[in-house]
Order: sequence, then C-alpha cells, then structure tokens
Amino acid sequence: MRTFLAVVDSGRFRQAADELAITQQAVSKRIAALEKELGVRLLTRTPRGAEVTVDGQAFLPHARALLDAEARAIASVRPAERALRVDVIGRRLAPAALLRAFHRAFPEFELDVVTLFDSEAAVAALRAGTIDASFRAVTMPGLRLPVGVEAVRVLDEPLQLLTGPAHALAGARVVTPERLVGHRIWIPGIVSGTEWAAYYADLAVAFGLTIEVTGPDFGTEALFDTVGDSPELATFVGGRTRLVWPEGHDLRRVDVHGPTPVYPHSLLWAVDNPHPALAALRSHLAHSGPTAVGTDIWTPAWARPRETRQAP
Amino acid sequence: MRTFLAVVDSGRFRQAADELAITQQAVSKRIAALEKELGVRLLTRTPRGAEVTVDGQAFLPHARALLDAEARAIASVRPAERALRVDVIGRRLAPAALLRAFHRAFPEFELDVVTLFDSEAAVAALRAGTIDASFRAVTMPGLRLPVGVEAVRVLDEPLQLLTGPAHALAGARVVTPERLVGHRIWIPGIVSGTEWAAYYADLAVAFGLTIEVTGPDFGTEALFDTVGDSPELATFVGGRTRLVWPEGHDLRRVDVHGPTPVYPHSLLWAVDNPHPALAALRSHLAHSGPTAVGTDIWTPAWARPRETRQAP
DNA sequence: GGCACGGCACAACCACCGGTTGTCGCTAGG
DNA sequence: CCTAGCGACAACCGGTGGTTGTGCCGTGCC
Repeated sequence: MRTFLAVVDSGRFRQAADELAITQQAVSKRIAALEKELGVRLLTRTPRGAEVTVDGQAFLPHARALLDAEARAIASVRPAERALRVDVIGRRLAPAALLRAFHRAFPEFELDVVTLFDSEAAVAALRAGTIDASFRAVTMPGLRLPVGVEAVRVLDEPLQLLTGPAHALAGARVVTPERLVGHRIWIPGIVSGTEWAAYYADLAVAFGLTIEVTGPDFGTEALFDTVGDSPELATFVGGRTRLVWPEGHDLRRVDVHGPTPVYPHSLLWAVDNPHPALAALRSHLAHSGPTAVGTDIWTPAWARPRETRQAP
Repeated sequence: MRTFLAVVDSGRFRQAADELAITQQAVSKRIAALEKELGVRLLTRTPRGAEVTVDGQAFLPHARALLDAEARAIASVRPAERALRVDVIGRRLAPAALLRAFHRAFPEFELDVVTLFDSEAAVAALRAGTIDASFRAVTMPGLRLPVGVEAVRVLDEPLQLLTGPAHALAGARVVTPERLVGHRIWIPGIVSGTEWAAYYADLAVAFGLTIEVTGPDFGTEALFDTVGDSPELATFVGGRTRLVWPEGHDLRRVDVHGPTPVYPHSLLWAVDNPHPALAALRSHLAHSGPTAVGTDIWTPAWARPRETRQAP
C-alpha cells in the first residue's frame, strides 16, 4: 500500500522506488502483487509513468486510511508520542461519559481507554508511567496514595435502581434505601478486593440491604435480560449514564433518595507526568466540577473525610 | 496484528494458532516479532494462557481499526460488495456538496468518490460498471447517452464572481453579465474537450466576455492567491459551495444576476445497476430537487431543451 | 510429593517470499 | 531512425516466516 501511494504521489515507478530506497523492479513487483491480490488494475502504465485507474482512485483514500491507522497504532505504544491513556472502571459508568465529554470538547487530544484490575494496579501503573490518569474511588480502605500520585474527586454518581416491569418497585419514581430492604439486588461480575466490592459491602451493611455480588459476569445484556424478566431481582446502575438495552425490554430506572447513595469517582494522576492532554483533562474536570446531587447523600465511611488536597 | 487479536480474543496462543491454521510456535514468533518491533510487551504469558498488558489494551482498538481499514480497502475494489462509487467533477463544486448531504442523510451507505477525465469516460465507466453514478453536464455537445445510461438534472448551480479587494467590481454585491465585459476572467486548469471548456466557451460568446481558460492548474490556493492580489483578474466559482481560502486573504464573492449563469449538473447512472445505495441516492436527489434559482437564468444552448426523460 | 498435563519459548531446519541484477519491449521526441 | 526513459520479465539469492522437535515451568490431580 505504501508503495502504491508512493507511485500515485510521484506518478512514476522509478521515482517511487527512489523514495522507498528500493529498485524500480521491486516496485513493479509490489504493485503487481497488490493488483493480483485485489484482482483489479490500480494503475495504468503509460510511457510517461503511471496513472491511477478508477479502481485505484476508489482504493486510494482507503490505502491512506490504512497507513494512518498503522501510524496511530504504533504511536499508541510509543511512550514519547502516545495518546493520553486513561483507565476507567467500566465503560458504562459516569467516568466514561466524562471522558467522552472531554473528547468532544478537545477532539485534538487523542485518547486511549484501558481498564485495570484494581486501584492498586492503577496507582502502580500511574507511577510507572504506563497510564496517565485513572478514574477510581481513591479512598477505598487500605489504599494510600504514594507520594507523586494525586487525586481530586470529580463526580459523585448517584445510583439508580434498575428493575423489570413486573417488579414490586417498578412503578415507583423514587424510593428510599429503606424501601429496598428485603428485595434482592444482584450485581454480577464484581471482583472481590476491588473498590466496587468494598462499596457495595458498605452499602449493604449501612441499610441492611441484600446485595448479591456473586456470579460470573455474562455482560450487561444478560444482566438486563435477567432483571427484565424477573419480578424480584433488581440491580444498580450509574445514574449519570445513558444505557442502551436490547429492544423489546421494558426496564425501569428508579431514583434512590433519602439519602442518595453516590459513588465517589476521583481522578488520579502522577504529578510528574508532563503529558499536555493531562493538564487539559484536569482543568476540564475542574470546571465541570464534582456535580452536586444535593446534600442528602450517602457514601461509604472511607469516602467521607476530605479525601485529598485539591489540585492547584 | 490479526494474530494479536486472535490471541486476545481466545486468551491462548494455541487456540489462536488453531483459528489461524498455523502452529502455536508460529503464533509465538509473530507476537514476539510484533512486540519487538513496537518495543513493548503486549501480552503477559501466564500458566493459563495470555493476558493483555496495559500497552496491549491501548493498542487493541487501533489494531482492530487497522484490520477494519484493510477490510474496507479490499471491499472498495471488490465489485460485488464495494461501496457506491460516484464520479464528481471537482470536489469544490455543488455535486460534492450534494454527495456530502446524502452521506449525512444516509451514513449507512459507504461512498467512494472518484473523478474521471471527461463525460465520455464517465459514460463508458458507467456502462462498464466501474462506477455507479456520475455528476456531469450530460447535454454537452456531442455527447449522446447510449441506451442503458440515464440522467436527471439535479442542480442548477449559479456562478459567482470571485475577486480580490482591489478589483473594480469588489464592492458590488451583484453584477450583470454585461458588466463583466472587458474584465479578464481567468479559470486555469480547464482541459479542452471537456464539458467545462464547452460551457465557458458558450458563456464567453453569449455575453462577449473575456474568459481565459488557459494555463496549468496549480490548485485553488494558487488561483486564489493570484486573484486576491490582482486588481484586474477575477474568476468564477460555484455559488453553492463553501470555499476555504488561505487566511489573510480578502476575497469577495459577487453574485451574477440578469441573467444568472448556471451550470446544469445532472446525475447519470446505468439502468441495470442494482446497487442499493444508487436507488437511495437517486431518490434523495429527487427529493432535494433541481434547486430553482429563479427564472432568469442562462445556460448553454445545449442545456436548454428538455435534456432527458425523467427517471421513474 | 510426585507426576502428568497443558501452557509458551527456544532451536534447528527448510521453503518461498521479496528483494537484487541484467535485460527487453515499448513509446515519444529530436 | 535513433535515443532516452518508462515499466515488465527472467534469473538469482538471502532472509523472513513457517515447520517439527524439544525444553521449561506452573498447576492440579492422585
């Protein structure tokens, strides 16, 4: 493809060969091989050089796109020039939405999204420079931020109850946590030892809820399927995200107030990380701010004290 | 990359090898080679298979994008599955804008845009099935549509005068063609024998204008440069397109009325072409219709009679 | 605790891909 | 008519990328 582009740009096989530092015969072979593989002529050979055929014209932008994709792929792992690499905890949650908003506001900054196993791995990766930023609940028990890693709380995400139409609470527009006592709340795919496990454990204890975090995660589709068909199972979803569920489902989102359980998302980063997009992301989040959902909120005890000094 | 994706998807080298119909050792070599070339580890080898590293996670979507690009590139030249291939006469003119509008309205249809030398080549390509549609001025002298190729007039594009700030007509908001007599109008890059050459020749004769279609085409930037700096040179541009000119220029677009010279764009296609996107394009254009710019218009004599039966 | 098993890596080998040099045929221009 | 410049073809050859064979290592079962 590179050879094809070189020939198109220069208009001559020989010149393309010079640019690629190979012989004209090699260019000829490469083009012939490409044409053979595609089954079409891409170039018409004239005594004065080469011209692109109609097929070649149609192929051209795709060839360029492919080389662009190659360059981006390589850049994505080159430490010096790589895109801002952000760790988000589940792509269905508010941090992912925050990231998308940032991307819309600053499309000039490339983003790569990864998901690490837990906060500890995230902090280690931040220190190692493997990632540039991480959305986490930094204050989870046992996690102490090492020097060089800082954090700000960026969003308190209210939890919503998700039920099927046959559920006892399906008709409610809002419920209190007390109303949930005795109902089965099922959140599969929670790995023990992670911040989510700690969060739901605390939540269950605080209000006497029945939260099952067991079972393998077959994906949200399967979860929605099960919840949608069940009159007694419900689950929690982040209240700040758009959900897409399979057609034909009639799932209900029910606000939880009095108090509102919120999940305390923070942004973590390494202070010595000079990535320009990191500064932009931080200031963007500082402006959007830790959206207030009211004063009557609940967070785990470990999230309640002032968790960290504010970033400058 | 394909091997990397196979390993990530299956989680095992051996399984990936089976899918790719090669040996496990070959997979190992491929991954090692990729990692060596990139200079990072993409996978961590565990006793139970392979897991992606952070770098691998960041690399992953780019790898998929690259293979997607490859598939699209190949599809673009496979007759059976290729995107709708449309020939437009210059990407700065109204047909290109129409195509973009169609693409916005129907993003599910892929488009490939090509530019053929002249109407004759376009008609031949339509008959051969090399292209699916063509925006042309079909009625140009000497061009007779062969059986199997049809056309509808889709847009009458009014011409505008483009001048620099020092030009005598720069202050006018609108001029008549008569006012242009004696002024030099320069349109480089017109290849003789094409429909544009015929159009401007007729226009010059009809109003006694001085239209120079000589000189090589150094691109619109060079044209705008020259026109912008000259007190006597002007040029014509299509009135239905956004122009982007280099910063710092102070170019003026002047409407021409009394009558308004319009360029009669038509859509051509082969009746036996079953491409679904072609039907969509035709109906889309039928609805947007041959935008009326008023009754006081001028077209070359060859465009005046009813040019073709309407499509069903 | 020992041993089989299944994971991936390393080594040796070999075919063939993709480059090279050498040469030809063709067209346009002097 | 000859020459200059284009790309294509043929013969050759080295290295890439596959193969088979084997080793090492962690896990799990008896």
